[in-house]
Amino acid sequence: MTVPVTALPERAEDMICFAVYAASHAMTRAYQPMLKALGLTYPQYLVLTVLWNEDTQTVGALGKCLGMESNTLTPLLKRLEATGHIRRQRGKDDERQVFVSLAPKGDALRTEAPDITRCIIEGTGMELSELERLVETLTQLRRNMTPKTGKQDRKA
Amino acid sequence: MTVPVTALPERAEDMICFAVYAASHAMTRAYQPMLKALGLTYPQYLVLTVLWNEDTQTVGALGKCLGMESNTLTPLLKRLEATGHIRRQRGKDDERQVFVSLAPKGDALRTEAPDITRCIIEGTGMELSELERLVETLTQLRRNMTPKTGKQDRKA
DNA sequence: TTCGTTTATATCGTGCACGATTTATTCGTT
DNA sequence: AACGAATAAATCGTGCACGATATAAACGAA
Repeated sequence: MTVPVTALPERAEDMICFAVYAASHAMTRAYQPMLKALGLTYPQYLVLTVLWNEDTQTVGALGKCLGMESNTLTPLLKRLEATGHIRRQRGKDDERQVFVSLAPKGDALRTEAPDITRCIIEGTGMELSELERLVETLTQLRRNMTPKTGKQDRKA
Repeated sequence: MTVPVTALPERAEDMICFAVYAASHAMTRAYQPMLKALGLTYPQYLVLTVLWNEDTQTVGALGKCLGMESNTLTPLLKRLEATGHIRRQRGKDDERQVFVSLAPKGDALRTEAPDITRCIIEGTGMELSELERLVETLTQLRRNMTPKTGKQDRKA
């Protein structure tokens, strides 16, 4: 009984999926009120966050960073473009790629980020050190669970 | 530089949202191949997991456990009913509630769970003790971030 | 009883996720 | 130059999430 939660499967091993799933949604919900005031969804905010860190990236690079693919990103980015937060333009060098960069409106929101972040940190009710540890563990988890696809998948 | 990840915001505090979000999706993807073989989606599997632990619950009870509401659960449960995994029936005592219970087909899948779980545990590449710690931290996180809504929200 | 309020699901519209496929461009050989 | 393979986005269909609203049953007082 190391994990006393209301009505979940008895075995702790069964619950890692639960725990991550529920925590993720709780997180999203916590962000929502603040993001709504900015006219952003949570995934849209994540995209902007990446761009604030490094502007002008291809759709593919964004996707790798966020763990999304073009089928998710393309419509999302079109909405962000429609609301004037970002710009999208085909590469001149390579016409296949599309470069995403911050429009003034998207760049301006950068100043809101610290407040939002602070608010979330407070909401977690946890020590910074514990949060850092959590982030590290989750990052490791993600890395381990991501198939890599590095060389040849398996197709022989 | 406590958290050396590819191209994410520099400050660790900015990344808790990222980490949870990405880990959650990585988790879902890890489950997918196995669940697909059973003809289930990840949220559907979660619902069954809850029912395996305690059969015959109302939609509301399921929702509280999973952090979902009827607008998400109702269609999902209808699909699970259509595929013969569960049964739904209005309460006789209180006609407003709907009781969800395992149909034979849904109950039978119970035997698959341990293998799936084991597979996921292995996929995490982490020690059981570390996983347990992670689950505890995430559960606490979820609890802290969930508004409670216990008594009077705040309405004047 | 009757009516207003609360409660339990259900419905609707929008926006992610994601597998599968498509389109268009680039690259590698010949 | 010509063509098949590889690559980058985009498109399509299905299934979650979730705010807002609707429907209907149960409850409580007058």
